[in-house]
Amino acid sequence: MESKKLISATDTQYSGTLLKSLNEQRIHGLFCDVTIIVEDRKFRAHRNILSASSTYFHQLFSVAGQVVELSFVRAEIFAEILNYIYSSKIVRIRSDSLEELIKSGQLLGVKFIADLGIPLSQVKNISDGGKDGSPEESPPSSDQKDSETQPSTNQSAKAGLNQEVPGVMPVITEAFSLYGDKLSISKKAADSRENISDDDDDVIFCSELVPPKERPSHSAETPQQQPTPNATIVSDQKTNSNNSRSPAPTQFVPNANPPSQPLHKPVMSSQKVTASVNNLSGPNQLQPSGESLVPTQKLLALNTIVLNPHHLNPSTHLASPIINSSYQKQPTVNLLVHKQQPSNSVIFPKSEISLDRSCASSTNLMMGSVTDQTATGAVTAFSGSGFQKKHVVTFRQQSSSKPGAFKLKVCDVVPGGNRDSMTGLGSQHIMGGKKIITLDTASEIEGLSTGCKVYANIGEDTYDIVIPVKDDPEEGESRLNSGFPQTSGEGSLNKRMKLKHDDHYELIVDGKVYYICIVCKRSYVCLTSLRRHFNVHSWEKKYPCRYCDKVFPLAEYRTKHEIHHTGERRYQCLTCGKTFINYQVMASHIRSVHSQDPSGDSKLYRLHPCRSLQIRQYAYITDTSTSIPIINEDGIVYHVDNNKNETPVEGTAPVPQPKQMTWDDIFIQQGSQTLFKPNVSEGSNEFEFVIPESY
DNA sequence: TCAATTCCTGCCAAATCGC
DNA sequence: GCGATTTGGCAGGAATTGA
Repeated sequence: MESKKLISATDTQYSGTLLKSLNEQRIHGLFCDVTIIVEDRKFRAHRNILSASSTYFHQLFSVAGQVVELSFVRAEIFAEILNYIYSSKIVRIRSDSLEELIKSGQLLGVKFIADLGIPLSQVKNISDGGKDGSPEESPPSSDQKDSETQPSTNQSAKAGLNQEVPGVMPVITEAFSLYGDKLSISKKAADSRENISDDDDDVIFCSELVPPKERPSHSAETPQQQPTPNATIVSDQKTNSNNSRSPAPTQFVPNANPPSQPLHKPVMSSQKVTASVNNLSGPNQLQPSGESLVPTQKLLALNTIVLNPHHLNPSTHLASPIINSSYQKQPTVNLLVHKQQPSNSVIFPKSEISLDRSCASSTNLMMGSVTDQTATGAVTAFSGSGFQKKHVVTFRQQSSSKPGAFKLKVCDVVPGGNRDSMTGLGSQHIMGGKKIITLDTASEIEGLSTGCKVYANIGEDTYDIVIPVKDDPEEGESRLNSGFPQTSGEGSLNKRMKLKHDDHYELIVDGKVYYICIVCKRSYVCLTSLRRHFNVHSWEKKYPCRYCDKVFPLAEYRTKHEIHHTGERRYQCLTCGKTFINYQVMASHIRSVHSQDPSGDSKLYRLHPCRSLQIRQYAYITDTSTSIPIINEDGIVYHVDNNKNETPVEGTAPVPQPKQMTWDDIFIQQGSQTLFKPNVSEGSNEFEFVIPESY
């Protein structure tokens, strides 16, 4: 009987090829299912890749939607990290950015980058090519280069084990191979960073795959890993550990929940702010107690977004993202923090402070229950004339040593840590398919959201909250987010996200309806204003500038920004004939030069029609489309689509509907003379708008 | 301190949608 | 065709930024 052989084959190039293919897909925006917004840059990527490479993203994507905004990392640094994730390489990063890169890697839970601190000293030894002999002077052999660009081959790592010839040869350890290179801030270097898919051998760091069981536990034991003043981020992770950089014992233990102790969980609290850019570059960023300041109003709504019981790990006070589009619509989880923490807890002091920052004004004006005594901003309550408009509370935490300060009393309304008991706080009844709850204390209107109507002024400190019950399909779904008993599964959550009224709740005061954004608690008289505003959180629509890579959440912002590119001056002072780029400049001119009020009855200015832009085209990009505008060398605006390589965005033939926009459309030709021309004389990249005489 | 810039929101008209 | 809805421009106040 003839024996049959079993044949096995291993494609040793597969992993590298796969990674390269994924990177190419990312570069072209193919199949990208998540958008990460960092500063004003937008990065498209694949959730699977990010979650596999980053414990932070792994946790984050379990709850986040399609758009995530990171506030604790600079765009430039994140681009490097993203490039590493998709290429296994860090290419020509400036040495003075390395520390920030490492810290960002720690925050994002990208182990290789986070652990770069280990060989950093070695890198520094070889970084000065002039002194120590950089690869420019002693370039690695082609074999070495090959080994670096083939991270999937362990041979090079084995061959390079224990090779340490700082300054002359690359440092190759079991986990890393390192090269130093002279800093050359050239366009080539910048380009190489932008396009790391080119194996141009400018690699200074190159990882080697090390089987986990063989991976040395250097990250915990290497002396270089001792805590540093600005590496206290992990100290919160294990407060009982002397070594703040030591990974949690369970970190490498196989678990049903793989990143059971990720470096950085997406815990939404103000702690995230401590990992912001400023803090990344300075010492003592993250205090063990989680003390932090929230410096900008852009971070207003942070805490209302991500807190999740699943993430309530008191030991993880780490950077948190601004999550848009989906998960942020769960402000109720804030209350779960209070529920699960002792009232005098010092573990989550800032979760409450964040709450204050984001909603102190609205909560105050609604409930008058804010106990914050140190908020310095003007928090105005209702007035007879209407609703307060200033939502930003300039909140200064004067005494960071008082973790219990600025608490809202929202926890008071959930006795016994059971949200169900909420209904027992006041009378309730069901009528007309709606449940009405009357509260007689400061309550968690904070936790209310869609479909809920809050009737204030029922009585002193008494409020009626109308909650739609299940009979109302739409509002019943909305109720899932209301902070009241719910049994929503993930499916229903996703369904809820599609709901129309999932972005606000309504506050009725004296019969007048105010629409409250569920994320930041801003109030609006007009629902359309709230809808427009909400895109700031959801980024459901994106408005990319056609001249640069900036993206805006509002069409108007984009338009105003683009006008700065074109330089067109549409506002003209009728007194002196001067033209201005926007209303503010024009009004300022009229006030200061002519001592008149432009908002008065007399018309003091003229607004010319926009010539340089095709405005009002509803040219936004939704998440469902992966369209990314690209202006090619011919000046044609393209967008990359999932199903097509490149398609003219504004409709070249054969699609006649949208109009193709080219630079010729922007730089209107009149004869052979352009109306716009580069403003070279001023050294800017803007353009001078030349108004034709006939205009 | 002040000018420039950016953000914000009520209002409204145009565009689009749905019946 | 018409009303409802969506979209985005405009005004003008306010906040922020930078010199």
